[in-house]
Amino acid sequence: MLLSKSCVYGLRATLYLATKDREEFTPIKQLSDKLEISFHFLTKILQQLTADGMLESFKGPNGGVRLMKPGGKIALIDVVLAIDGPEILTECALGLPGCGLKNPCPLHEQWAETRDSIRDMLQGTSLRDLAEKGKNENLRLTEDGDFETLLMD
Amino acid sequence: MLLSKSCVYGLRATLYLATKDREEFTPIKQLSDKLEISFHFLTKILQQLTADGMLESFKGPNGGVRLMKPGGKIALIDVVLAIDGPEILTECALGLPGCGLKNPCPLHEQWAETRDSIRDMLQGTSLRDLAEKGKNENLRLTEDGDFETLLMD
DNA sequence: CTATTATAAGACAAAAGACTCTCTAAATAG
DNA sequence: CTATTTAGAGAGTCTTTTGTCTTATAATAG
Repeated sequence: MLLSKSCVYGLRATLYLATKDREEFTPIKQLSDKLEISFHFLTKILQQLTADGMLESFKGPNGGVRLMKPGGKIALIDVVLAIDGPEILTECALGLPGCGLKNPCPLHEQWAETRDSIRDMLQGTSLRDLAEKGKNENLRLTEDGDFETLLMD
Repeated sequence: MLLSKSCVYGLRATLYLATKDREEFTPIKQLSDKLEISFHFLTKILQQLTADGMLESFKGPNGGVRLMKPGGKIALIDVVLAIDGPEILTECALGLPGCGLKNPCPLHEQWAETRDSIRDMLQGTSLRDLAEKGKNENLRLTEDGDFETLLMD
C-alpha cells in the first residue's frame, strides 16, 4: 500500500469531520464507532494531527475534535504529510538514499514523473471535495456502511 | 514505500541481469555482493521469480540465474506483479475491500487515475531500457557504486 | 568417485507497523 | 464539589516484513 494504515485512518476521520458543521466538536469515540477504527489507535493518530495544527481538540463533556480550517482549505496531501511524512513523495523507487537529479538511479526520471502525478492528485483534492462527493453520491467510508448511515445519529 | 523491499531487490537484481549476456548464468552470490543485498534473502526472492518463470536457474559450478526472456521483453511491472502481487495496482487508496466502479469510495475515481499512470509507467519501461540508460549515463543501482564498477569483475 | 559450487528449503531472530489496554489529567455539567 | 466525559501518554501485544543461519540437495569439473 502506498499510504500507511494510520494515514488512511487519518484521511477517513478528517473526511468525516469535513462532512460536519465546523463549529462542532466530534468525540473521538463517535469517530471510531462510525468509522470502525480502534478507539485508542485512532486517538493517537488524531493527536498527531492536533499537534500538527490541523485539528483542534476540546476536553470534557461535549468535547472532541474539529477541523482547524474549513474542509475546502485542507488538501489530502496535508493529512498525508502530517502522518506519513514527506519521504513518501520524495523517496527513490529503488530505495537508494540521496537519489535525485544529480545522482539518480536508472528509474529516477520515470518515477519522479509518476510521483508528481500522485502529489498533484493529493494536492488538488480537498476534504470538502470528497465529503461533498460522498454525500451527493451516497458513497462509503467504511467496509459496509454508506454515507447516509454514516451521518445518522 | 509503494514497492516492498523484496520487490525493489528483485528489480535491482533483474536489472543487473539485463546488463549481462543473456546466455550466461550469474551466481546469486555475485548478485548479492554487487548489489549489497543479503545473499539468503535475495536467494528467496529470485526463487520466486524462478518459480514464476521469469528466471531460469542452473545448479553446480558455473551455475546461477539468468533471464528467461531478453531484457527488452520484460517490463518492470512483470517483476512487480511476480513479487508484490497484483493487489498493489488494484487496491483502494482508503483500504476498503471491494472498492470499484460499482461500490466506490469517495477517492476511487482520482486514485484509479493515478494508479493507472503508475501502471503505465511500469508497463512501458523494460529492463533493457533501464539497463541501457544505466550503462550509458553511468548511473547507480546501489548506495555508493556506479554502473562501471558494478559491471567490473 | 569426490570435492566444489551452486540452488533450495526451512527454522529462527530482529524490526517495524498495527493495534490494545491501562492509567492520568483536564474540563464542565449539574 | 463531584461525577462524567473527554484528551493524552505509555507500556505491552500481535502480525508482517525483513533479514540471518543452518542444513539438504543437485550438478559438474577433475
